[in-house]
Amino acid sequence: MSTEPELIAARQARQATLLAAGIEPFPVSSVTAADQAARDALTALSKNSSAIAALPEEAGIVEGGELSSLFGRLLGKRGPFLIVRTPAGDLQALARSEQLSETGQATLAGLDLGDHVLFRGLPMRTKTGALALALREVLLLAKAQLPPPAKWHGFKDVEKRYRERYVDLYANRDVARVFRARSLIVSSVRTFLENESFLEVETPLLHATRGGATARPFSTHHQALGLDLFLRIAPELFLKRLVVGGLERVFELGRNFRNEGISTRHNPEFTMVELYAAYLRVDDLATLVQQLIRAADARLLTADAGFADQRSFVLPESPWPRITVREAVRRVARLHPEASVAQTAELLDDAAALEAHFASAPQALCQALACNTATVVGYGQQLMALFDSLAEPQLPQLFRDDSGEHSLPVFVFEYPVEVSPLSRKSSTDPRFVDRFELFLEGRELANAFNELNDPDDQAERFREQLGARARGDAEAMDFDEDYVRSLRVGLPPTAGLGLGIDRLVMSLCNQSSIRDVLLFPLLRPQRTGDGDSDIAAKEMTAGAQAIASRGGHRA
RNA sequence: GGGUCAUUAGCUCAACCGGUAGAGCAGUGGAUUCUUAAUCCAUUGGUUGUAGGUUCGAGUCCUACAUGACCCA
Repeated sequence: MSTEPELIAARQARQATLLAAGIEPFPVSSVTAADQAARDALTALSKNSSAIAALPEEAGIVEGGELSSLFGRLLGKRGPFLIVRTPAGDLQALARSEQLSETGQATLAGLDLGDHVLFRGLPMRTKTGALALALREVLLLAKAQLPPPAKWHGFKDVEKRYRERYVDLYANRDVARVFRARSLIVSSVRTFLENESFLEVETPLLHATRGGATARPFSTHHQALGLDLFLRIAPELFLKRLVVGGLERVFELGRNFRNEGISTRHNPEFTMVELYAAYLRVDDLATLVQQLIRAADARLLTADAGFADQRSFVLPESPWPRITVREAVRRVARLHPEASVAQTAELLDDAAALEAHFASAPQALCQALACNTATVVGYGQQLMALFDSLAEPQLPQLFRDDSGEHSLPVFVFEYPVEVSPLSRKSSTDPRFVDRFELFLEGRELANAFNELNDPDDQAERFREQLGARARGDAEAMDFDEDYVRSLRVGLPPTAGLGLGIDRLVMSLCNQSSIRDVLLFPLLRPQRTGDGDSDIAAKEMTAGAQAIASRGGHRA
């Protein structure tokens, strides 16, 4: 009686017994508004020790008073006590069968761990001074045919937890806590941007061209139009069209899809907020995003201060440090044990010299930087290879708070034009663009730049992307003629920013894996071999099959 | 893409040098009824991820595959 089908059968049998006694195993809800209010009051009472002390013990209960309510999932039986899990915590009821109607007794006898129940009764104090509900009415709200996982050891298997979030969420309390936090953070981002006069918009997820970011897209197909489409990799080009049209401040908070490997920092679908503000500059967005993140964090900590514990970073009110890509590389490269790398620190301002240096010692350099000799061609790529490999991992060490115990967020400015096909070139040095990325704990959180609004320059950048595609860069953009046309209509000077919501939640909630901030991270479908699973696998959507079959081609 | 590790009952985990697969919880039957992982008695439950191989004998050794975790790219 312990295999899964046997566990289900035993509970189905008890269901039948209950039904024979006139008790529905899956009735329509009998929870009333009064029950909802009563449970809230009981929850509040459970946190008020002096009020609990004033409650009567069982013997002193005065019958006839208004009944309180407790409903949720039955998770434990201890002696005569029944433990019920609610979103706000666990509460207990004291069951005395002589206090229950015949139906109540039959219901109580037919309860299994995991069932959803509604208890009504009178608040009382136990001999150990704890709150309990002296049970007077018992209603079964819904039967659970499978038991909860082991109460003490819990539900730990990481893969099973992701596949069975419906168990994970109630069995592991901290899981639900993170997703409540995520909701607060998202809500705070919306509120903040609305207060800054941004308009929330929704643009297409189905794109005919690849653009707005450098990434490999997912492909899909529209039957009626006979049209091949891509799931969007970024909403950027649509949002800027809106700014052309006069919506001066817009943002979109939503899902983007990138056909890339899965890691603790990457999921093929992820959530990002992108915002565009006409007449602002990239420096303004640095200030704005600092305020936005601090507002989200404040909202989170107001609700649950525990998330501030054990953080390795702080989010100070004073302006967060700013550094350029070159300066960050210079600071770290000078100390590098490989002589050819250390030399690059002195050559960063001279494109020709850096390129010559890479050409003179390609093998030693690329080995030290763990980069690909074939793709790291030209000053911009070389500079970014140095930054990604040397400087980026050191940012949390380079910038510490006064105590030295916490890292600081860092804005990194002045990216090379080669890696920024949608950014406006710097007016003072056309090798660079007016752009920053925000790093927290070594993770890239946000990316912002002054938008390129010169249509001829944009057309030229798109042509360069086509060239990169021809050379085999699967992440290069398509030439978006309509977007160039929109720029000819006139995009006002505009700054735009993208902020990764998943990564923000990871940092603020101290979660090291992106899967722990996604309710349903992408996993390969399971093939267990039994009939039901085979059917499920056959019924998988074409999209899911495409994802599953693409596993072998991941970078 | 590469490396390391993991996969044993519904859950959490054992099983020494290759020698009859075990425990706690859950489940089932009973007792008890102010418990905090309730307790006590009895008891069911296994194709050890899959497929091969070595061996008298494989959870254990070998190969491939599947899924996942971590590290590297």
